[in-house]
Amino acid sequence: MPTAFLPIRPDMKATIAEILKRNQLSITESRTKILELFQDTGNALSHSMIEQETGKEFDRVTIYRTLQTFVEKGIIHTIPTADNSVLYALCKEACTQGHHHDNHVHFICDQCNTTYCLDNISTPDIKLPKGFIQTQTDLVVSGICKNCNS
Amino acid sequence: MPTAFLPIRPDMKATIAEILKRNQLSITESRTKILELFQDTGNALSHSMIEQETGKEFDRVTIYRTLQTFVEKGIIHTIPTADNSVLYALCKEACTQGHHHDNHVHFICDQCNTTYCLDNISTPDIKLPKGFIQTQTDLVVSGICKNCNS
DNA sequence: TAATGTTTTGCAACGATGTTGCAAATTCAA
DNA sequence: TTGAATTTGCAACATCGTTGCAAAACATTA
Repeated sequence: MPTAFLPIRPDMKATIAEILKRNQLSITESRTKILELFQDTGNALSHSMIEQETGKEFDRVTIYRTLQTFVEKGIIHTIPTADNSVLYALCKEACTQGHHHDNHVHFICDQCNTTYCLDNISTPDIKLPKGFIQTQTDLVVSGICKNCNS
Repeated sequence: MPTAFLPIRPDMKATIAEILKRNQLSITESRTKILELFQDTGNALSHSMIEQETGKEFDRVTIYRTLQTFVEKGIIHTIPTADNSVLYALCKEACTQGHHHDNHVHFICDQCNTTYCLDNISTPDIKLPKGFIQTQTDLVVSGICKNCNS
């Protein structure tokens, strides 16, 4: 049974392999490289960004399928954006398979287009009208990020 | 100068024409029919829904352009969704050209897929980390709507 | 109401995005 | 190292959205 505590190791490669193993995924080059990308950049990525960053190393389809798989396993989550492009970001360790705990606020910079997961800010409780039942809340703030604001 | 108070009239046709005129748009069949659709259904619509509802009456391109125009004029606004499909909904009268006041919460039903504008519930203020400046907040709640919950 | 100029529409063609089936290659386990 | 299972790349396709341009619809003036 998975989800042991996972310390951040100096050798990233090993850590990435562990993440894949823990999720019963075979360790392939594309999965490793894409996971690495997420860890290295730290913020959200789109399919096309990943395609660019990895060059022509992997097929478009492989990237799509890898992202799908990662979402299913709870390794990454999708972020709804105002311009309706699909973004993905690493889940915190707490995320369990299929059932994401990504109840944090997302921030998209209008200028540099970077998307941040504001892990420390959680989505507020919304009082819905009678008869409505809430299962998920997505909150996306856009504006100027701290890098562009200087 | 426009934006006079606009009462809800028994003759919808006239009202729709007025909305178009007020926004310096010529009154065409497609614009009228599409605006009518929004008023009749009351909730959010996607491009494909509009295409279905209007049959093959209008070209795909015309629908795209009509929606674009309506967004620019502040007649409708877009709604970001978790599955990244593009949805549009009527703005309240307060919306002014280019500058939307759509600071209300949206609700999407997981079951019937209907999207509601919860006009009375406005988006909360989020305290961002130092250096971040907020210009817009989008909040989408999903779950079960009052029609499906019975 | 008819003639005029302007705006809008429909068509064709295109690019980007995302999906599926299948054979070849890779990974895993013994 | 070998065989079974999984994953990848390719081809083909469907959907979504955009652009240029000629024809049609609309608004305006007389």
